[in-house]
Amino acid sequence: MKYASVIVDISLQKLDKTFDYEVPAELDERIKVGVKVTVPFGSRQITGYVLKVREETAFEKEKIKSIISVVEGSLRIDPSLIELAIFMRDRYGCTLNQALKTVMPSKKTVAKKKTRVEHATVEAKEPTEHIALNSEQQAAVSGILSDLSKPALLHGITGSGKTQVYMALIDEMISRGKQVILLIPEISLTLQNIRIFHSRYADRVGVINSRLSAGEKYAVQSAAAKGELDLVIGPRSAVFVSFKNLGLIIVDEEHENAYFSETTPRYNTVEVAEMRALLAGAGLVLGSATPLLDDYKKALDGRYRLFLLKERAVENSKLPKVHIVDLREELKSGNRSIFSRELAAGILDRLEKKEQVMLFLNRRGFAGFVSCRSCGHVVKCPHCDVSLTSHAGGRLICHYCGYEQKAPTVCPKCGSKYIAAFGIGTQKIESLTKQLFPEARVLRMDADTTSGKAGHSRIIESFSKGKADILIGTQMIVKGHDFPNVTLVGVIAADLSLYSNDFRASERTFQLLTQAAGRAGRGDKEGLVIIQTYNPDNSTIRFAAAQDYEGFYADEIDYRKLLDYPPAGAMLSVLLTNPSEEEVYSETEYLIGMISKKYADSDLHLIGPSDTGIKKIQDKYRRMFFVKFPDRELLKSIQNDIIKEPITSSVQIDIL
DNA sequence: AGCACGCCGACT
DNA sequence: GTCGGCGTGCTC
Repeated sequence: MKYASVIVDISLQKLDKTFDYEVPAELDERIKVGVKVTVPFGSRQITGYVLKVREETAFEKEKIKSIISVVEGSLRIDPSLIELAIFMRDRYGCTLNQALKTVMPSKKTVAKKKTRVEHATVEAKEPTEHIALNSEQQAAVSGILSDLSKPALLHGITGSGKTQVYMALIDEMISRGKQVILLIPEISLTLQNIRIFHSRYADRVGVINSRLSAGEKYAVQSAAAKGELDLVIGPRSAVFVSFKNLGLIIVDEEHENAYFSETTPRYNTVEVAEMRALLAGAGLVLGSATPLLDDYKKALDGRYRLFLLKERAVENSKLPKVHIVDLREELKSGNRSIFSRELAAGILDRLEKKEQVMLFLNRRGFAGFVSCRSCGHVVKCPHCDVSLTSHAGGRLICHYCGYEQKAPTVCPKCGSKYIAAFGIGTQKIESLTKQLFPEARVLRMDADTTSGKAGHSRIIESFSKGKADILIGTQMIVKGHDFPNVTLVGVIAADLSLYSNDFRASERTFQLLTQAAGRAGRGDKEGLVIIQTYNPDNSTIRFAAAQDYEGFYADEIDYRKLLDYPPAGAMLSVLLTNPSEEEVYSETEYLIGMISKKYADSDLHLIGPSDTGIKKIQDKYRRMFFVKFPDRELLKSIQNDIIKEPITSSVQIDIL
């Protein structure tokens, strides 16, 4: 008699274990690991996934029931991904069912007509270019290929041609009969970046992006599984694509926030990719100009191998010059405009030379908050504990839940008419730019202008083709794009992301500024970056201006060590959310009490409870606390304790 | 999760 | 006397 261990399709901590069933003789052929089945469960029927098939069972044989049927038309989970799901359950504290659902191919939604995979859009006018690698790139390629058993961190400055390295690696893998997954942050999945892969790999490359329908995604995934593709390019979920003989996973721009899943399981794509590569015997390459501190530390500690690209790939192209402009001095000399004199002159100069300019500001909307000058009242979102942001057309919008209302003309609190918007956003920069440079063609790119289907690539394409002189945008404009004619990048206010209560604020600011600076001078013309700030002596801004990653790393890791923050130490972060403010408070206290009692003997460091940066989002109150302790295993066991507590708040736990 | 079992109040 | 409230416990 054969028995199958089945995990039922209910994501519940209590049911996060397998149940054994008899395999009836008539289903013997079809019951395999990963198959979806219908089984009796208590007084009802339910579906589940077969995780094991064995000749015996530890359960009492009299009580065992039989599998009813195989679910027709269902997708089978690739058995090699089941191990990965188990890793994810353990690492991120979700149920195995949730992990399996994450790892599985997107829902089948079998397209009735034959689905066209996007790779069909190769234009024949475009020749396949094989650019010769420079010596640095060549050294990285052969170094990486010489030993794929350890992950490689490719630390290459902006514009150093990491893509050429990837392509050489992909070529080699293909010649070895192996396949490659190339992960890109969703934001970079624009035509501009993909075209080069299309022209090189034609119909052997499949591209997945969020705009594809479920059926189209499925077409790419099944083509990969059938061996019809050598390369799949996609966002973080593409790390789960099944291949017959996976040889390499590349994570481009590995520092990007998009690699952290925001929904359960809250996985870190780099970690998952590392485990997937290990399980598949494949290599892993992480590429970035500004690697995550955690990953750079691993490289320095010898856990990863480190490869450097220190020169820009385009001949005669150099890193841009960077000037820091002290906005306090501008004010002193009577310039109250958001454009410093140097930036204004620079823009004018580029307009004359028919070169392009990018202006970066990390805040969308027209202005910041709206407040009353008489009583100080600030207009807030009724559902979130944030001030509403002023947008064009007199609208006030909440950037957290999308709530929208008209801007009041008198203060709703005291009736004063002296109520106005303060601060600046991308919309305001746009209108000021048009005022100051009426002859310039201006494009704006932020969450508000890219909401449409192809909003993103439309703006990128049109700027890339020279249809605008100035591109204004939030951080999305600085990510990975290559505009050779941009010779000036202006950072309107570098301070904006510097002050948050997050221990990673400096790291994020450094990344943003370095990436922004990296957009300038990518062609053969020299680039200039102007960073405007009220804190010209801030070390993060200085290191970014000098484009000195090592310097920043050394400085920042000292700070993390001093305070035992990751990656110097390990940390558990716990966020509770609840529609009831009292419950979120009492339950947070309860969890902290439970932990401090149970782990009284361990020398762990409890921080909090504290308010989150934002106390309420979408009518749910938020409260958090942290546990710092060097041993991750202990943090994991605390994580498991928290998961088991029957509380009404939803809990989000990260081990950093 | 869902469904059964179970032990106390107000109804035809 | 029964109908039904939802607390507790189990599902191979």
